[in-house]
Amino acid sequence: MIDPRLLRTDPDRVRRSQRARGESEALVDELLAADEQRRAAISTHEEKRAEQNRLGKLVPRATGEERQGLLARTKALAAEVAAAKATSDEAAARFDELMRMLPNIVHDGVPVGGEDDFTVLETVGTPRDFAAEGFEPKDHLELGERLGAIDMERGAKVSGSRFYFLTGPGALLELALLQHAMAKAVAWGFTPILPPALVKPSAMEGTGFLGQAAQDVYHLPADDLYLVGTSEVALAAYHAGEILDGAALPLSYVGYSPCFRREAGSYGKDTRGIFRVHWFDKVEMFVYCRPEDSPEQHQRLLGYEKDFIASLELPYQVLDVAAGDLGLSAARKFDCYGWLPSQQRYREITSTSDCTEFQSRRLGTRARHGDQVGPVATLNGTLCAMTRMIIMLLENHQQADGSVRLPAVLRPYLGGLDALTPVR
RNA sequence: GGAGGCGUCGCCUAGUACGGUCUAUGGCGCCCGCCUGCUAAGCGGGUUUGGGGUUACAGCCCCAUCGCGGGUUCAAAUCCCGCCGCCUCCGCCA
Repeated sequence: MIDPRLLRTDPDRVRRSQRARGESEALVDELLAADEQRRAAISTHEEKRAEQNRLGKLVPRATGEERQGLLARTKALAAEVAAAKATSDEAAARFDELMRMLPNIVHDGVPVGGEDDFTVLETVGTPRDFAAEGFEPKDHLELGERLGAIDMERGAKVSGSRFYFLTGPGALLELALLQHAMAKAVAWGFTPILPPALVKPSAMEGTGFLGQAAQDVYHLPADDLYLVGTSEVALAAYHAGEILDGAALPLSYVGYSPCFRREAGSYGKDTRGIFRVHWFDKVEMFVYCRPEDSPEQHQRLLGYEKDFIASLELPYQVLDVAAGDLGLSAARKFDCYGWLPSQQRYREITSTSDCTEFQSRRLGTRARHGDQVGPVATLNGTLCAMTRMIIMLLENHQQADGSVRLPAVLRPYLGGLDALTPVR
């Protein structure tokens, strides 16, 4: 949720943002009207209530006829107050409902347009020339099966399509990536957290995942709990309803959790292997900071993502995602796309969003600066999405014989092994 | 799952049997000032949060807020109902 005052102080900014996203401006008009109604209704209620309080205080000391008169008047007032409160509650709820539908205000400089209108900010590293090396690259599934690292068939048998087992070297590879990622994050000053993967509706709603993304979320109706699609949800809700110490900002957390996604809108897309699955594990960075620091913190998270990808010796691109593809919460989003040899193109491996005050307002997280209490910004960024990273490692570091070279940084976590070799 | 206890403005706490001067007490902490070689102590004042009004600012005013949501009443921290969380004990279980 954005700062409601922005509607009155700078409605044009809100309209500009909506246009950049390709969203309707009608919502802004509705909001302005609802805001006016809400404010009028609240002020009516407050006036009546003040009068009721004033008269009510006289009752205990009054006697006889005076008391009877007061009681009659306060009784009548009470009915008016109740009616005014109902009107005011309704208007406030209507305004709130509309406010929650309004996406975050996009930052200036974000490319206008939809999914394909991103800007490539930089390209790092060079994709390998497999033709020059004299062999055709295999895709991650073929490599993974031959290594005994990925078992899709049993994944489907046990859990259905888009499920998998990581086995033997596959399982060890995830654990190595986890150790490597956590070691880096801790060195960068992040506090490691293992958060719950099931959360209450308020956490899901507060992070903005019950909006446009709702069809992608698993819900357990028996308990009214949601399976998180990213540990961002629990890390954002971690400080819900709290007033943080402004001097302690920025707070940096790194979470590791399973992520569950229904992938409802993606039938037939990326069906081979573990590229798009219903469950994967992810190491996620999460930052709380002062609103004015969020662009700087965003760059910081992007820098860590680049560092991590580079440490695994992968060629990649950095994308400035277009406004129409930002999702409800983000004011800006940078994606890192790694080179995927089997598809001869770059595919998403990390994503970092600056959510400014959008999530913290919904979740009631604020910070105290001296004697002022103000909003905080939240940011999130992928450090290591296991399945995507395993895909990238297998494909980019494969060798002609089907073995996979391990980047030096992972070897200490894999008993010094420098390559994974096929078992069949 | 069963039984009981608890939830007050940063922390601790008074208030809840009996509804109204509760405009929520006191302590700690914190902030400002005074005093004082320095520090400590002492003295005085301030200190929930949100929304709104007014103002050059300080400030002042109104409404809401005693875990959350309903209800009773002219009036609810206080009475009633539901929910949530924490603690203790019992049962069951990875």
